Amino acid sequence: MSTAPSQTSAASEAWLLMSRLFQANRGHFFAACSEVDLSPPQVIALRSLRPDDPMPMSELAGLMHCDNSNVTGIVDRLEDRRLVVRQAGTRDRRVKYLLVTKEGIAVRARLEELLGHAPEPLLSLSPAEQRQLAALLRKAVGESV
Amino acid sequence: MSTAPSQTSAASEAWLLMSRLFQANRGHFFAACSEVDLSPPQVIALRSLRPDDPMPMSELAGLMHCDNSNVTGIVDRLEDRRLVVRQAGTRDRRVKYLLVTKEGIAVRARLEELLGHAPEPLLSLSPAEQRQLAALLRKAVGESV
DNA sequence: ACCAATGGTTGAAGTTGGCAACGATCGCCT
DNA sequence: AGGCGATCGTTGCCAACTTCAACCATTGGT
Repeated sequence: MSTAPSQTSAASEAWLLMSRLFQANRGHFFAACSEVDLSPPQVIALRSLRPDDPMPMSELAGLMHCDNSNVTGIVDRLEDRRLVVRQAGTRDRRVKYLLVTKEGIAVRARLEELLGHAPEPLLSLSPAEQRQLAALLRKAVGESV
Repeated sequence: MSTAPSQTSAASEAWLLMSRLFQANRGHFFAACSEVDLSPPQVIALRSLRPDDPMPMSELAGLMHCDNSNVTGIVDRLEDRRLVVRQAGTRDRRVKYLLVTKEGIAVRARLEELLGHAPEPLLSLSPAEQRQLAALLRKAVGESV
């Protein structure tokens, strides 16, 4: 009351708490990686690929914030595992589109099962609080991301 | 409205939105890493070390969910940069405690300046909504993490 | 038909990551 | 006191990740 909170302090606190939530959840992520026997970058790549929407290699590189040549190696190994297929574009034959195979879709589903549900701390909130939280985040993040 | 939301759907939606927020913010993280000229694991390690609380190598390995031998290499490079110092324990001479040097503290401060504030979507909420969000997260995460 | 620009690959060098083996140290046990 | 299993950090090995520069194929404009 005596210390007027700066305009950003509540948002910063929320951000810090979310960061802690993620940090605490990283163990689950690594466990999921070894469960499907893929490295973390391979899992991130596979989860980024929508089965119904072929993606150029360079777009994946952008999503993963890394070099094109890096994606080449990661996709090589995903292709060795038959989870992904490269398909040369028709309009522009330089770009190669990434398709998720049937096996890839299955692994994606398994990963979503392992990683898609909320971590325990969020589930400890009452249903009303959960809805309130989701509504706030929806308003903040919305379509912007 | 016709489909009654399952008990966990609101929490899952909140989790998904938080994940998107993190994904969208990863660019800032990499930018901060190159700004201080450290690799992502080095930044994670340095941020994990409280300057006032020396930490054993193995504890850092636990925090980072990786092998002890991995931390050896990361700390080697941090020590080359004079950001961290190893100090053998007195009670148990097997463990080596990690101390943050003055330069390390400065880099940590710079990183906190770059990464500590909330990302733009959270700031778009009104102050009241920010407080509401922080309160919900505080209740969920609390001391558990 | 040239020519700069783009998408993806290759090669080199350094970092990360896990695993097995090792040396040093500790705690316990007799 | 001495011995012995367990623990902490390091080293060596190898696979994967990451960036950078160089390269090839292809594109679009001139």
